[in-house]
Order: sequence, then structure tokens, then C-alpha cells
Amino acid sequence: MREEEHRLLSAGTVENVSLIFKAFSDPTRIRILYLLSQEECSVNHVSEVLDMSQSAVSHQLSYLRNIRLVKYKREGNAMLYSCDDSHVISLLKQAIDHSEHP
Amino acid sequence: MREEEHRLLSAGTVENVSLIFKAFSDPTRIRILYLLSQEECSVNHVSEVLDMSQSAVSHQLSYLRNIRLVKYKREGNAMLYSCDDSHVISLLKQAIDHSEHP
DNA sequence: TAATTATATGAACATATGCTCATATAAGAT
DNA sequence: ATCTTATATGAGCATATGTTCATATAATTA
Repeated sequence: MREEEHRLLSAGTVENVSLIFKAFSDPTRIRILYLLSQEECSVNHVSEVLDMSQSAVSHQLSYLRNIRLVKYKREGNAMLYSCDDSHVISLLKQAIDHSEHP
Repeated sequence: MREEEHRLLSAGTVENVSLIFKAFSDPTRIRILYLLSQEECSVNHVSEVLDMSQSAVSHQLSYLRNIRLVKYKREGNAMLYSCDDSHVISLLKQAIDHSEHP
């Protein structure tokens, strides 16, 4: 292939893609996202089910919120989080599937 | 959903998935992998096309080799690298597509 | 053989990351 | 109003990460 025929990715695309995958590069965030893909959860619930500190969970949810992978709503004094990008979640599930049935 | 009904991921699955996505979490590796998905390349060629040092490219290729995302063969005194996991590359391309056509 | 070209790799360094700890904010309960 | 429960967040710290620099290894050429 001649050099001028390479399809190179734009800087913006590369940044976007790496941002999404960076979210999936941490075991903790994978577990949180997979849990949220099954049900809407409060911070405490995530914290208990995944056996993590409240602070660690909240920090990670803040991270996932910033890149719009999760959304949240208040219910009483609890915050309910859920997934907010079905296409990206589908990528995660494909990878899980691939890993479990190689 | 009752707590005992959660489908939790095994530690092994979480580790595998995060390992794959970690490879995609760095802009440099995304560019390398996308280039290799289009053509078999020598280290020097990658280095020139992506405007990176030979050493940086070689280190990253070594990384990608270790997790079996790329394979390589010798040709003279050059090493030719190419992608070695079509399913994983498909995940990358889906993410690129999603990012370019939101 | 000596020089050149291509690649690999260890060490060092700057930056990024994920957690804990302490504390702040906010809503419900008493 | 006060206390409790739930969540958010800044600071600090230990570890991980990606690059450069120098050098080693390997095949080709003169």
C-alpha cells in the first residue's frame, strides 16, 4: 500500500475512541458498568454489591458521568445511576462475550 | 432486582476484558493498530507514517505482541507486523465508526 | 571483516491513575 | 432544629504508564 493511501484517523477520532476505551480499561469500572447495564443502582448498592468503598465508587461514577457513559437521577437522598450509551455498552458486552467464549 | 440475581463477572473475565481495552486506551496504540489493520508494516514504516520514534513504536509493538493482538514475521532484517485478532479489531472499528458517525 | 540498516530492550523520568482519608453537601427522620 | 443516611469531592500517596536515551542484537552490504 502506498503511503498516501493510508487511511489515517483524525486526532479527534483517536481521542474520542481512546477516551471510551480508557473507561473500560479499569476492572473496577467494567464491574460498575456491567452492573449498571443490568439495573439502575444507588451508589450504596454498587458499593455493597461490588464490595468497594463509597468514596471509590462515587469517584468512578463521577468519572463515568463526565464522559456521558452513565446518567443519574435523585430519589430521596439517594442517587440512582444507570447506563447512558447503549452502543458503548454493546461494545463492552461483546468483549465480555468474546472473553467468556473464545 | 434482588441482589442474588445479579450476574457478576468472574475475576478472570474482568481481567481479560480490561486487558484488551487497556490496549485501546492509548491514542498511540489505536493509531498503530488501525494502521496494522490496513496493511502489514515494518517497525520503520509505522514509525514514519505515524511520526513516532523507532523506540516508542517498538515498545508498543512489544506490548501488543505480549497480549496477542499483533503477530510478526521476519523479512530480511525487517520485522513485519500485522493484526492477530479479528474480533478485537472489529471492536476497535466499531468504536471508530461510532465516534465518526454519532 | 567492518560498516550499515533494522529492531529490541533496560533504565530513568515525568505524568497519569485509582485508591483512601477527611470533610462537605443534601435530603429524610426524630 | 438535630441527627442520621446518602453522596460528592479535594488532598495525598503509591503504583502504573508512555516516552526518551543509550545500548544491544541481528541481518545485509561493501
